Amino acid sequence: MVEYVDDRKKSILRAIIHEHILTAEPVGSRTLAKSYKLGVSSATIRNEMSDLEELGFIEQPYTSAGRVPSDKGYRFYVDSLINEDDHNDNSNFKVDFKELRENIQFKKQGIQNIMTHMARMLSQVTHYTSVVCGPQMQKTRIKQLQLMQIDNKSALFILITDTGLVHNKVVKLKTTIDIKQLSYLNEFFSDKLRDKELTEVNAKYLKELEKELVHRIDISHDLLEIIYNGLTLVSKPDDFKFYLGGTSYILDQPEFSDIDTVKRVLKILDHEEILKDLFAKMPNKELEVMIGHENDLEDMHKCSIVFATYNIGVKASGKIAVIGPTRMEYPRVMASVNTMSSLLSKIISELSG
Amino acid sequence: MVEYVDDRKKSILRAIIHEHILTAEPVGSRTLAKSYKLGVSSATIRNEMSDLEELGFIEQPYTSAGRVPSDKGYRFYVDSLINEDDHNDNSNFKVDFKELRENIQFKKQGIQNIMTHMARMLSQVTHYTSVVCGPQMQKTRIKQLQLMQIDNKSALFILITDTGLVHNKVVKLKTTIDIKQLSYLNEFFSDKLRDKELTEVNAKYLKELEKELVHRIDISHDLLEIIYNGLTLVSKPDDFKFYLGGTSYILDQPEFSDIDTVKRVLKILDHEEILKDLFAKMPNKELEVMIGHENDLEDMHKCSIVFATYNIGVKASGKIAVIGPTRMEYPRVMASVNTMSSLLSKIISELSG
DNA sequence: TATTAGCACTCTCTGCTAATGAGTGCTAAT
DNA sequence: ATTAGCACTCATTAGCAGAGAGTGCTAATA
Repeated sequence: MVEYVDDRKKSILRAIIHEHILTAEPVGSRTLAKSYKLGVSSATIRNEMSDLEELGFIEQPYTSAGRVPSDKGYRFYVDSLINEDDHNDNSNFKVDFKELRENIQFKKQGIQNIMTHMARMLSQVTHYTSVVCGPQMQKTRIKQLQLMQIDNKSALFILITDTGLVHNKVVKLKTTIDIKQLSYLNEFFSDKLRDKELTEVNAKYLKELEKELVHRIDISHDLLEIIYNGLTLVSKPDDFKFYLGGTSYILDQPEFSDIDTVKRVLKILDHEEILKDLFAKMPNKELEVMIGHENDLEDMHKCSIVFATYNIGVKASGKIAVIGPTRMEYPRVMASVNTMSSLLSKIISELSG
Repeated sequence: MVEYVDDRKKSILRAIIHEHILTAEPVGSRTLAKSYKLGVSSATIRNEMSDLEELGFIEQPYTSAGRVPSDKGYRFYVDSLINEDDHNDNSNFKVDFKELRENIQFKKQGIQNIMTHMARMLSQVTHYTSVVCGPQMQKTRIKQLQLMQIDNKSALFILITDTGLVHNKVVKLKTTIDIKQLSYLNEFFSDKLRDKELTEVNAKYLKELEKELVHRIDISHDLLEIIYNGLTLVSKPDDFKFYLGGTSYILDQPEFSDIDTVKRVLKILDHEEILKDLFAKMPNKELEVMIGHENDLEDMHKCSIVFATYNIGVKASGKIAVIGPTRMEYPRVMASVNTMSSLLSKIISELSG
């Protein structure tokens, strides 16, 4: 029984993985002996490979084929074999990095546009499909809240949170409203709601406000409902939007040359509910990799997901992810995702002031 | 030389198309004779098919295979053979129609969310990939324009157009600003810009405004730039956003079982620039079909596009489209696209008041 | 004792051939 | 004008042989 993974085994495993990432084919002992400077013969490699198979790091698609890294093998690679080697791969993408930054910051406005753009860039850089997940508010406070008159039966409801994000909604009122009423309401709400946490402003609290208002002004119920809806819309914990990029990159991967496998993955990307589940289960770590079977979705067992959490201060956070085959260029992708995530953090934070 | 398409030829062509839509296979004379009540033998059908081929309505993939409708055949079908038969197919989708409407109107806010939802519904209803294209402003006027203070170095710039759409952007100022200045500016801009067409407010006009302002207040240049950016962002004629739905539906189509064909189409959907070109070339008709080679994109020659134009009053318009194989269920899809487009018109118009 | 060369064995993949069958076009009969 | 019958075409499929890549085992070697 083999237990300890010595340096030679590590080198061989690393070589197998690199070769497999390159070719997408099972890799044999002869190829390794020829292409990698391992200093031993193919026979020795064969023996080592046999051990690595016993350890569960590699497997044979069928008797007497080459070996393919298993999920466990990739896991070991990501955890223990990466740091030592290439971190230099991301040099080539730092080039358009500055441009990207300017691009996003100046041309685009609004969080949706930034997210869309981000997803596109991430997939362009990694050549894999990417998913960017809109920020999820926690402990966000109301910074400002205002009603602005549009005409005498409608107003614009504006909500600014302390993360700097702005939400607005046009409000149709059943009764007419004049400027005096409006400015009264504005003062009233500003006074009552400013600096409150979004979650504090629940139905119950608004009921109370309504009681206070009801003798003074008659359109209160209408309005309070709007405000309530606005608030829940912003703070809803499980309501985040997804922005996809480079969906078609999956099709470039030879392991997804089977139309049915691709279909299953794309169906998942088409369904936000499923993505939501998937993202909900991810830990809030800065950078993390889910390899093959480590995610719960049957249809994604041939995929790995590299994801990172971005933050807007401590108030809100979201995730960005890259989805590719388990045979993924982990070092490069991890570097990219990491960089992009902190870039996104910065951009949004700056946007929020 | 055959020239006139008599009723029997029409019936046979229709039968061929229906059968082919059903099976995705070349259809032979025997099948037609058996499954459709044409009242003639397979030999006769063979002769007629020979004529239809000569007319260019159907073609043989190879000698002595069944016939497949050509683009020209589908075109003839869509133009002349549809009205007569099934318009009843859309009965099954009127069910979730009401629900859909409520869904969109009440739960969702903001034009982006409506569009996203719309695309999803459209693909769900048709079982094809759908593209919804954000509204494009024409002759839109400024209804209201306001700066709202956030803190002493930033303000929220709000622009409401007469289509009722609201745009906002957080503005960072280099110098501090107080309430007096702000309200002065608000009045100034409201006065100058209200009811102007977006396109009127160009760089030149703003230069003039700047001159007027410059003796009175010192932050003018900063602000004017912001305003200018905000305006161009809204009015830019070729800047519309796309919302995709049901991307994976393409993979359900047997003619896209070849991974390479699919890849080409998905690549197009991944690239907004290309979609933009495609949509720009569509006529502004209420409902229109582009069959196979009728679109300019080489890689989409196996696809048909059913699209409709929705309107927000006369001020703005946009398009929604369904993309599927040329072997598409035209009657059903056309009905769906049509309905959805007018629904969208209504929803947005109501939203705009 | 660890490594290596050599060899038999396994299993996929490729290319070939023959058989199958759906569908046509033509001809002759109705 | 329509139809039955028949010969012909051509994609598709199954079956089979040979090649090639890779392994595991054994015996020789340092």
